[in-house]
Amino acid sequence: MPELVGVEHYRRLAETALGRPIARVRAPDPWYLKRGLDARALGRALRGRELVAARRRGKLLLLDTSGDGPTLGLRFGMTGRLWVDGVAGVEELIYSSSRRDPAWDRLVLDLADGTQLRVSDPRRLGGVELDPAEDRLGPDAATVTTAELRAALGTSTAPLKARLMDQSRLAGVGNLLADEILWRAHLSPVRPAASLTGPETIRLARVIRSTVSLLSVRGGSHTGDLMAERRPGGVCPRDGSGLVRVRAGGRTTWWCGSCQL
DNA sequence: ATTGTGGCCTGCCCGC
DNA sequence: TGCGGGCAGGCCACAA
Repeated sequence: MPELVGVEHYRRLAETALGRPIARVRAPDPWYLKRGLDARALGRALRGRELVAARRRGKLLLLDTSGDGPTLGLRFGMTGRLWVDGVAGVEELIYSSSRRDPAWDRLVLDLADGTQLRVSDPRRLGGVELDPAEDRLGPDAATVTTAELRAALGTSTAPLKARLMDQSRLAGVGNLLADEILWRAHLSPVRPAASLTGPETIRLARVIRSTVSLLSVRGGSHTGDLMAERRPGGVCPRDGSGLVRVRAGGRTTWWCGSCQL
């Protein structure tokens, strides 16, 4: 799924669905409902209410409901998409089909004016829950401060990249975004997290914010400068060195061993 | 507690 | 053209 950048697009799209009563709730895939939730309970909780706010923390989309209604939490995994009335929140998910197959619908809210909010997820890696524990997520990467980043890195000897992707310490950074950020910050993904100097931490916090901002404007995590080179034979767009492929934080990582130190 | 690994799911692309 | 293997923007349970 989408990383922070994609979910922010979804959030804006979801805002177009605010203020209309939910007439009907369809959740055809029980596996997609988390923490004991079932379709009947979800319907009871949402029907008749309106979505009143669309918030985001990291990769978690939070839809508040009217009255004393619950907050609907949506996670998209790697392949989940949000649609409102036939408009997709993200133009392209590179590792997901762009087809629109009704069999992939995991949640459909029919709104009173005939429009629909729909979560479609071929691989079923996302999920729906009510009143998710928002405080289990770290500060949002889009606005992370130097002090927050320093706290997130802590005294950890884990690879820097792994720590950046630890959602409980910093929310929103996924695999592609992490590689792009570290490349832009000239920092090695395999450096121990706590080895960053003060100036490096300041620089990294700034690069996290600016990269999130830039890729949001461009339209997704896959629009980073490193993206086209994440392949065998790929070279660093900055100095032309061959990129190195390793596993870091359990994920495929591409980086430049010559300019990322 | 922290860190790493495997597994979950399913679609798609590449090579034979 | 068909098939098998590997890979995938995430996350959680588990083991060391």
